Amino acid sequence: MAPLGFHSHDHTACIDQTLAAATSYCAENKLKFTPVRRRALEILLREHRALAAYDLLAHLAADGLGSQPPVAYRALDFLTSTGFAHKIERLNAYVACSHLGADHAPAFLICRACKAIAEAETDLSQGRLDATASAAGFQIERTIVEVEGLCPDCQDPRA
Amino acid sequence: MAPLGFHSHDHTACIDQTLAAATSYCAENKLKFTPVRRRALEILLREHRALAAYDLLAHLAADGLGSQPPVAYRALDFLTSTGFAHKIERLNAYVACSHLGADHAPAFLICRACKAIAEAETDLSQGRLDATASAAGFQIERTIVEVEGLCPDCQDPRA
DNA sequence: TTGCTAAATGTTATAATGTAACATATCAAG
DNA sequence: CTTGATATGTTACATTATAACATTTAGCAA
Repeated sequence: MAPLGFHSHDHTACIDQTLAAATSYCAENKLKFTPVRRRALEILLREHRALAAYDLLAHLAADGLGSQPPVAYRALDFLTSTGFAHKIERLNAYVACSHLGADHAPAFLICRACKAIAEAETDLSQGRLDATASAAGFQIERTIVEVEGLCPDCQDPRA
Repeated sequence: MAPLGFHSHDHTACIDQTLAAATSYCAENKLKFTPVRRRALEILLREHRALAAYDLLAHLAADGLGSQPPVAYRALDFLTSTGFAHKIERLNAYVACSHLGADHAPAFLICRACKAIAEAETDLSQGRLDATASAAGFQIERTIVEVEGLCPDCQDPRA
């Protein structure tokens, strides 16, 4: 199973790069990249799949970094508010961002069989949706796009 | 607050029409539109907003139609599987379908202030997303689109 | 009619997800 | 070095959801 994106690649480098990018982003924006927050991001990156809050908490606890739910939820609040991670609403689970730095309008491909996640960019051409919203006087702040289906590995009739 | 769609209209007629449409759909498809299921849909239609499962359950219980969670969740499973209702993932809440009968690819506008919901149709021109998915070998089954923002009534700086 | 089967409902118990509220610690600015 | 703001620790609880099994109901076949 290749959870984030449906293909393999160099984990270690991608983790290091992302942590470095997050570190400088925090420095530039006077945000505190505390041990709990950094470790939470590291865990999401290493696991490389959507983790439930309590799964993350278990990892944090194993590392001696807080054992009560609010610790995990606060770390996740921080990571999602900075864009370092995203919540997958369909799964009530959280995943590290795969395009850290890029301007964010992510769409997620969710395999219903193995729960693997791929992060794509939405074409901002929500065209007609934007139009509908404006017509209704609705002011869009954020668009959630989550696509359910089968990843390549789970389409195989045998498997 | 005008929860479903951001404008008023004739509730009673819309409820009756939808119930009638649901009734014939079930007849045509040999589905059982049992009292609990019908009442659940009626409640969602009358409330005309997204209801949490336990809110629905409270209404059902008040009507003497089951007081334990599985009753509500089963009714909701039925309503969502027939398309009579939709789950709003962002809110963990359920709303009656406003376009019963139409082929479904709904998008929801969710007011973050008052939680009002409007149901729009997605332009099937997910164009680039479809392309991305195919390129990744991902087989799309369903697309969730939920837009967060402010409805007309909640944009007023005073309010 | 009777009994069989499949589906729906009733019920108990518990799992999974998320937050309020308050105490304590840390750290940067004055 | 103290003060104020932010982050963390901790307890307790609220909300959302499901597993598992018993019972009832509706349609169908003998």
